[in-house]
Amino acid sequence: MKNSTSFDCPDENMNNSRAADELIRHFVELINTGQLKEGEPLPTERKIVETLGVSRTVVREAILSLANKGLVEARHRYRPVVRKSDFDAAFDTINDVVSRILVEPGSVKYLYDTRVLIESILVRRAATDATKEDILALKQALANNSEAIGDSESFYQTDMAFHSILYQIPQNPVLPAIHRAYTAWLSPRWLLMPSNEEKNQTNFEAHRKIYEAILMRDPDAAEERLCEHLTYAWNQVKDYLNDDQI
Amino acid sequence: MKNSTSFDCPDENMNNSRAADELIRHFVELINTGQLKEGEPLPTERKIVETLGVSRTVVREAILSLANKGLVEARHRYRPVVRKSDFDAAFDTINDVVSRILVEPGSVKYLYDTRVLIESILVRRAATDATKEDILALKQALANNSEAIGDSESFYQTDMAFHSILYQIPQNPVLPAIHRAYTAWLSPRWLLMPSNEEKNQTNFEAHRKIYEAILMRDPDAAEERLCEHLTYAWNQVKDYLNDDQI
DNA sequence: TTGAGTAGTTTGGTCATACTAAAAGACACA
DNA sequence: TGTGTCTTTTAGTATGACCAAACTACTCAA
Repeated sequence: MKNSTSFDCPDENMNNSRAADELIRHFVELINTGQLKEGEPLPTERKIVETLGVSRTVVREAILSLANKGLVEARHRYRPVVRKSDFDAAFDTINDVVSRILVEPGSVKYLYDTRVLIESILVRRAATDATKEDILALKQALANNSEAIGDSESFYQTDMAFHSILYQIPQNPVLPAIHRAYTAWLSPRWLLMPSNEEKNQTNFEAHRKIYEAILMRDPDAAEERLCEHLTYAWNQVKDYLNDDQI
Repeated sequence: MKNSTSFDCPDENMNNSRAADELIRHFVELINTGQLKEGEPLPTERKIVETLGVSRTVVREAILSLANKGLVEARHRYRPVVRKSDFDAAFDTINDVVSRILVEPGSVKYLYDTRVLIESILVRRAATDATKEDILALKQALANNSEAIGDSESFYQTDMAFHSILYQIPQNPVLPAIHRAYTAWLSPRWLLMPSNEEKNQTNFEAHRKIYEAILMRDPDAAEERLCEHLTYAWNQVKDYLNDDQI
């Protein structure tokens, strides 16, 4: 009564290596139900072999897949341990595909535009919803940014830090993860661009205007200033990169 | 002068299986530089063995990793072929981590809130930027939605279709990919919820109001209507799911 | 000549075994 | 009790073998 014959079972067996897939499902189940807790190591490969009755090849394939999916962390020569699965981990697992995509002309701009879109709504919400503490955090970030104008390296850091506050305000852990992902994906291109004090000054002024618009509880102005700022930044980068790098 | 001894080279060799990683980098390179084109099959495992001088074990691990990363597509018993790497593919590769995250209480709400955030700015942009064609597409989607009020299955489809128009308007391929991802991740929970004509009617009216606000070129109203709509939808779902399902 | 059926070959999936080097654990010694 | 060394365990790798499915080329009949 089983469909274990060699027929085409389109939705179940066709896709991948059946044996390893079963193992993967097994461990995903264990992890999701909490029978394997975060930080806990998986059984040793040989233990799995004798427990589940499969070959070590299959076990290794399964573990490798789990590692690639980001469910476990497999350090060299260590037992793989169940990984904390947060939204940061999710973005980590697509780094390779994304960097593959970003070599395609035009894709960096597309990604950047979505960042503009997201930060647009974030500054709006900041303008309407920011608490005193949020405003203070922005003010502090702005001060740090101002002090770093002379040093391009730390200016970049404080620049990112200022923007990251915007992602923290809605108290939603997905948003900081998005920001980290954007930073990881876009910064390699950004860092190719030479920097100077004049540009830093301009960018700082832009940050200040955004901050002030938020302070005035004016979402339209905040969004407007942000878009100006990010458009300026994009044009700066565009001029310094070859066409095939954006 | 090489660091190929067995010392700890923290940033290079420590992380993973060195041999397979080198192979992976090799193929990633080939793919990114276009020496392996989209749809083209990788060499056979045995060919790679003799060309690169590594064991088949390592080759298989490397190929498996590439498949997991979404760079190649490895169907059962077929040669793995280089996969089209678009933003949709990127989201596909994190399905497992995300569904792992979504079993965690509260995470569905977090994800849903980011959807609200994104659609908020999308309706604003629709109100300010939508072309005649965009408006027509919305109108058509709305009409389809209206006709489906009596049939909950197709109402859900037309509901999604209406929202998807919003993601298409900025002409940025990242956005439809985001929408598809949201749909894939959230719909399993949504579909648990029983539906009825009355609810469908309410949701349709909400869509109509959003459409009209866009038609009036009123971004504030559009955002307001959208948030009302999505908040209502969330409350509907919340009432029908157990606490540990959201 | 052409098309379908068939036999042989190739290739991915799996298993078993062996070896190496590093990690983990046990143990003796100071 | 703390420390250094030895042994055991284990992940990483290599090799060879086998199976079944996919592919290829050939044969044979219409």
